[in-house]
Amino acid sequence: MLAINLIREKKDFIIERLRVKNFDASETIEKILALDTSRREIQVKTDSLQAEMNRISKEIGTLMKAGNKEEAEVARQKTFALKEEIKILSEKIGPIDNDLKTEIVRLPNLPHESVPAGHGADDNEIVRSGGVLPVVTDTALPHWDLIKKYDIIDFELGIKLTGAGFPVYKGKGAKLQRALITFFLDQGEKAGYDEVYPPIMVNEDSGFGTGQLPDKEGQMYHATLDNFYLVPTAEVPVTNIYRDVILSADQLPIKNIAYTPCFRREAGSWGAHVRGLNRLHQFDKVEIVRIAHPDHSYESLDEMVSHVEGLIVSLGLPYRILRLCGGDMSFTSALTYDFEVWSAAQKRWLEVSSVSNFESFQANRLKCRFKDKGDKQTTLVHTLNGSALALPRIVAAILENNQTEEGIRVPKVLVPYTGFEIIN
RNA sequence: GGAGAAAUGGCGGAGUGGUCGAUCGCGGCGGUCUUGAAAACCGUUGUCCGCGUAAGCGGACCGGGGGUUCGAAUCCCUCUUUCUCCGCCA
Repeated sequence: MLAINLIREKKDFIIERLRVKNFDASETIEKILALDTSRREIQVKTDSLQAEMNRISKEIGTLMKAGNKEEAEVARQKTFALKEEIKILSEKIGPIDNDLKTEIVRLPNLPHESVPAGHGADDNEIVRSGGVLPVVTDTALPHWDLIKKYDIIDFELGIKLTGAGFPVYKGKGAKLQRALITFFLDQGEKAGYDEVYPPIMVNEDSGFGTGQLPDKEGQMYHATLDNFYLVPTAEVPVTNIYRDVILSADQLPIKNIAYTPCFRREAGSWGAHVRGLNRLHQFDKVEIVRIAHPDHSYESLDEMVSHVEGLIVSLGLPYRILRLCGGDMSFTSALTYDFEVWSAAQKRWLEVSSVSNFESFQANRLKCRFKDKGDKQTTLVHTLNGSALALPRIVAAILENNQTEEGIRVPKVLVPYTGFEIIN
């Protein structure tokens, strides 16, 4: 959510920046400014009437104490008209506030100045790439065949238990999941992240805080009986830890890491490129979250990018890092780097991480602020997060890239966690 | 799920209709004293909105929402949460 002050003061700047995201903000902003003006007008009036009301009420109290009943009654008579006027005005302000919020919440975050213009994936900018593309034979199998061959992930069984997109991991497949999760968490801890294990269902306020609600309601599973949402990412519960919190500057940056299952409805998005592990309704992910000082949030972003890059390198996967263009980035983000790894048999890049700085956009929804020593005012923090990493596509790439005639070689760094070197 | 009790500022804990944004203690911050520190003493200490260049002024907030009243932390309704007892349970 953009700050109302910014909208008041830099309307043209906002409209121009949001063009990069292919969003025409002019109409919404005009509505916002009109609502804001009338809200303030009404507030000025009600505040002064209320001040008068408070003054008279105190006077009545004093008169009553002095036993001056007649004068108290005269004063009391004066309040009736005032009270009515206040009531009429204040009944106007509620709906205006609601409309104002509805409109403000529709504005996406402003893209950072380094964000390239563009409409889709083709316009993303390749920042750098690393690793060596593996040479595989023509007989190389895609992961959906490999998992059957070695009986490590069972989609049909998942369909029986739940439905499509909820696979069952078996034997070495299950153990590989556990190994990756623990490896990622351990690497995060080494990099100074504090681990949390949050609830994987959240309430409406949390969904709003990080920007999933109200607009992306259909993307989350919704337990309607209790009005809870299954988390689409650990970003939601972990960032919301800091909802309605005022931090002191010396606590920043806060660095959290969390493993959670993630749930995504992905309604309508099943098609050609989503076979096997490429897109699931339930998957595992380790997420890093940072709460940063506004002056240092881009340093934080760079550190997070390096951390994620280190993980991919240590797994020996070829990768590239993209700076997303305006049209491909999320509603809430100011700058996003996507990480893609090469999947040998599918012969395509798979997105395995997305690292973003949200600047104060989420913080303003969350009301997460900080105060420096001696500061009178609070300031919004910057929030950031990134996958470190999402498992299924990493597993797909490991399976496809590392397949040999003897079986699938487990990356060296994972062997202490899996206890085996080969899946066969 | 049933019965009862409770929810006050960073924490503890007063306050049952009138000058209470809220006594007091702890903590925090600033100062005096000290070579330094501690102790002691003095002062200070929340958030949001609006008006104002500013100093400042006004409004709102005592779990959330609504109501009664000239006036609500205090009374009423409702929701949520916590605690105790009973039931169920990994």
